[in-house]
Amino acid sequence: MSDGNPSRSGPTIRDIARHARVSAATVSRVLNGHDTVHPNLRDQVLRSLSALGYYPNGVARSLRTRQTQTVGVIIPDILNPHFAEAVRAIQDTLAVAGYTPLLCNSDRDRGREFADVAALLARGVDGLILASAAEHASEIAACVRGHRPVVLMDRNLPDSPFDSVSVDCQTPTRDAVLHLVERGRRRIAHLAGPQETSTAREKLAGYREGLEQAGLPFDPPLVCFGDYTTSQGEAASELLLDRRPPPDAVICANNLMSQGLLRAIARRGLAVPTDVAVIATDDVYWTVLIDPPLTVIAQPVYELGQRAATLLLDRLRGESGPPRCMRLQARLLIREST
Amino acid sequence: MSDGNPSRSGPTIRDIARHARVSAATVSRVLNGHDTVHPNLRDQVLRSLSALGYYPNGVARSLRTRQTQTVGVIIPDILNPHFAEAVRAIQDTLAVAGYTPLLCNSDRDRGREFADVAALLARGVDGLILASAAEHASEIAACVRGHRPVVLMDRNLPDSPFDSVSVDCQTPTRDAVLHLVERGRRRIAHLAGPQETSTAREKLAGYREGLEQAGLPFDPPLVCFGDYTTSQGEAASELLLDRRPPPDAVICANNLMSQGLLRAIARRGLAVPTDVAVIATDDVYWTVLIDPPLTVIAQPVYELGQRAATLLLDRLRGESGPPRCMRLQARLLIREST
DNA sequence: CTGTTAGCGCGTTCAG
DNA sequence: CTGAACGCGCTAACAG
Repeated sequence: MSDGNPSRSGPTIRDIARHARVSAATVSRVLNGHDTVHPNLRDQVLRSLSALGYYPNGVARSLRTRQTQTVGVIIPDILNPHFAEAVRAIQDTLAVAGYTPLLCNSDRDRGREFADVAALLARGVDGLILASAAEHASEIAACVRGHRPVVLMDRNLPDSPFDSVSVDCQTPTRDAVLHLVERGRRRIAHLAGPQETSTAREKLAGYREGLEQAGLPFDPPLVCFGDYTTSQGEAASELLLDRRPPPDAVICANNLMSQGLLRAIARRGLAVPTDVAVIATDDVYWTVLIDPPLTVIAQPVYELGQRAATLLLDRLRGESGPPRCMRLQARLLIREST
Repeated sequence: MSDGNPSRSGPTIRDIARHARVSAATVSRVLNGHDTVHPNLRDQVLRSLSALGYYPNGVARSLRTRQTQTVGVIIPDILNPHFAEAVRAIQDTLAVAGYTPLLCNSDRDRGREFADVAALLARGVDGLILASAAEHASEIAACVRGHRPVVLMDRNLPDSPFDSVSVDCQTPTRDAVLHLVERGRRRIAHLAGPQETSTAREKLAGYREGLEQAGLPFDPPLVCFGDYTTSQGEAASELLLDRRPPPDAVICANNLMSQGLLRAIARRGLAVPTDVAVIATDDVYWTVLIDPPLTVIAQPVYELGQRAATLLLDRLRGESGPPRCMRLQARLLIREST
């Protein structure tokens, strides 16, 4: 075996050089649009290039230039349409600059995330976009070697040395409570997310803020926590609906858990909004297929990914300066479930 | 600028060698668990490794070994939950073998797909998994240089020199027609997919097969084509529902178009299944949140991705032999929309 | 404007 | 069992 030839990669730059009777350096120059190569030679090289069907070896180039034109992206789960859309935005945005993402799912496991960061760095990614499971920026800083730029996406961590872009859901969640109160609801429940995540904390804060502004008491049993999955969302919903007296409205912290909530409601034969009003999160298409169409907290998810990618590209272009913390605005979209 | 130092990458293998007073070759050997290095030296090296916080440079290693431990994956669109799930399966399966996918969206554009294949190959991917937009395997063969193994996913191309895994939807689509007929439907429509895609062709074939077996005529106006997107699915559905007399059932070729279909039905105030029965494709969670829950053609999508990855890993492990063509089975899941 | 030289960091011969 | 030397393919110095 030994050096085997796991697929002979086609002609190298030296083959072209020989064929065109020039030096490898000259070929490299025309390849990179460098300097001003004599038109005659340039044409000759170009001809040899297509004659031999050359295409560059990105790995060798990366070793030399110390950049791979790849970006590590870690999200909890691509199956969550929220992240699927953000990822699509990242891909679209990076692509125009010639970068490609390397995608990892952490399933909200810090250990896996840090292991993935290490693996990504070893693969030589030029930067990182993280929808991190970490609670503190310091945990991330600790495992990012080599001064690679990092952008936090969909997370808002205090004292972070990294650029970040996140969505303000606190305000619309507060508005959601106020809206519900206006509709005559008094026992408003919150199907909350995992509190290690900043987005989940902000929604809970918005919920409490709304109650306070409405002069309603904060009733702990009316808050149940899920881990942002459908199944746990359903389980937590059961708990909520078991309260006596039962809630007359539920505000849900993410789109997967909304699915579980609706399932639990349907199983009990409860009517929306008559028995219980529902406010979901993320303006996913199916929320409008449901009867009644769901009132939702709509987040600009595509823009979230787009901004994250842009922030990172700026750093990759060498931009320096203090970390930038960008906030996008979610808004309450009132439909018929309230 | 020039050679700048886009992040000094930390210690190299030679730094470790110096620190441990051995040669780089020896360090390389312990790193790769090679041969039998003298225990004393080995320990010494190990100590230096952690003392200096060494981690290997994957790019350099790749240049040397000619493998990057990456796999190119091209799908139409990650926003389609069908592909999101397949991708998740691919990631999970590749990860245990130390491979990472490089993901591209083609949006069903052959030109983009082929450009992406070239870019992926230039980046040195060890293999490719394609949910290709190509109609013939030869188009793909033409743009895959360097004998890299390719697996076709969710596509069934005749005379293909590549391994492939796809789902038989023809049988369950035929069954769907039969089921509908049994329920008393006679004007059964098909919201079909783009016929350049094998999956769409198979579903149409199943539809016609069912009609034939039921002794029903094939009525061309009862077939409308969409491009697998929600919006075109809605537009094509409008056409279908405008037929006179109108269809009393619709079989839809993918999950995104199902969304459009339901939207069109709702807009006209039609009742499901009373006015029109509906059979969707893919057992996505929301199909069960709808009232009534949707009868669907359920595909083993996770397994689809898993098999594709496994097929590729086998080739990467050096397995030779003729192309393997694997078929998975979809099944009709009868719920209440029929 | 062009060719020569010298590595990037690593794995693997080949001597010893 | 170990070290010296070489080269993967490419780019960037430096001369000419």
